[in-house]
Amino acid sequence: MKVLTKKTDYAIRALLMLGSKRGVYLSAKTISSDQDIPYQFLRGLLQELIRHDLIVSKEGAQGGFMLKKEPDEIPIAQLIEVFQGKVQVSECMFRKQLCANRARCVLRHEIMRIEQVVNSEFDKVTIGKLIRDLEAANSMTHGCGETGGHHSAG
Amino acid sequence: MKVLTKKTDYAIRALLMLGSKRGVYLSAKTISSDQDIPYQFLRGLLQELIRHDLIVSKEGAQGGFMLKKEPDEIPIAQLIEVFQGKVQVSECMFRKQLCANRARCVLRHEIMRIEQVVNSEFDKVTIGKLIRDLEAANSMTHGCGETGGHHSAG
DNA sequence: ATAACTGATACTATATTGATATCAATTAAA
DNA sequence: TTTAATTGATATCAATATAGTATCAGTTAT
Repeated sequence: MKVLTKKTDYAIRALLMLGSKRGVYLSAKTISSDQDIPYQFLRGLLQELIRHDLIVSKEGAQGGFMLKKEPDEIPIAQLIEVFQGKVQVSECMFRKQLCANRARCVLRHEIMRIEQVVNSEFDKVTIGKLIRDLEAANSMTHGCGETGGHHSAG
Repeated sequence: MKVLTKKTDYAIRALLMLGSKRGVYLSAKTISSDQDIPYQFLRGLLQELIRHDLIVSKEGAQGGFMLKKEPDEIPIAQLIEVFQGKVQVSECMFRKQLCANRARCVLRHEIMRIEQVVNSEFDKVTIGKLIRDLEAANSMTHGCGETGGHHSAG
């Protein structure tokens, strides 16, 4: 079960970059090469972010994209919602034919509780928070990979 | 974002039924009609449950399926793992090229934390727990739908 | 013998995901 | 004013996942 699709993941990384360079337009090309995101794929997803009022763009040479909202006002939950739809149980099946089946009902109850837990967790993590984490990690010599298991580049 | 696929959902309901009728074999036909699950689809998924040691079967007339494990030893998390794969972030991308990109790294950290939260929640909910919830709901006159918003059979 | 079953597998349709390609319009700068 | 760098908007594509159907062989209670 994949929590984040490539699209959501790419979007987060693009927003992280835009959030780190406020006040200037970053081009899709720059973001693409810096973050290793397929160029046209990135462009499509940036358009979606514009439509959802998260970023703005400037056309023409020296154009690009800029955050429209404060990084702290962009929770991961919202990005998941934009690119993968709201977190929900099983395609509304529990919402549709509710009491038809009692088993479906108790399951629904439990799952909706979990749904809330998940959503609240994803709400807590904003682009702003990630940027601060990022800065904290960068100010350390070995800020990466010390979270559980060790690994050696491969 | 769909948390449970049809397959997982059907599996849970089938196991709920098997867990409520211990010691007897229930046929795929019975489960299918009772739970309104497409017959052949159900049969396929029951085979998967056998392969994962959750149920046993008996062939021939009066044959069918029976739980192999205690209902309390079957958490929803396991069923999600069987039918949808382990809950994970973004197809191992954070695990693969770990330190290549610092942004990927902090994101990974946050997401793995959420991953754990989600998994622990799904671990808490077992078939056994659902069956008890089910019985509690059945002993009430209006055991369903009182969880947040009201609805009237639509 | 037969009907009610499971085991195993092949197949189909549709949706989703991940990605590429193309062309028009806009803009900064040579 | 031309040109290169850029976004806007689509169209298309391949791979994979999801959901479901069909078939045939083997097993067993009656």
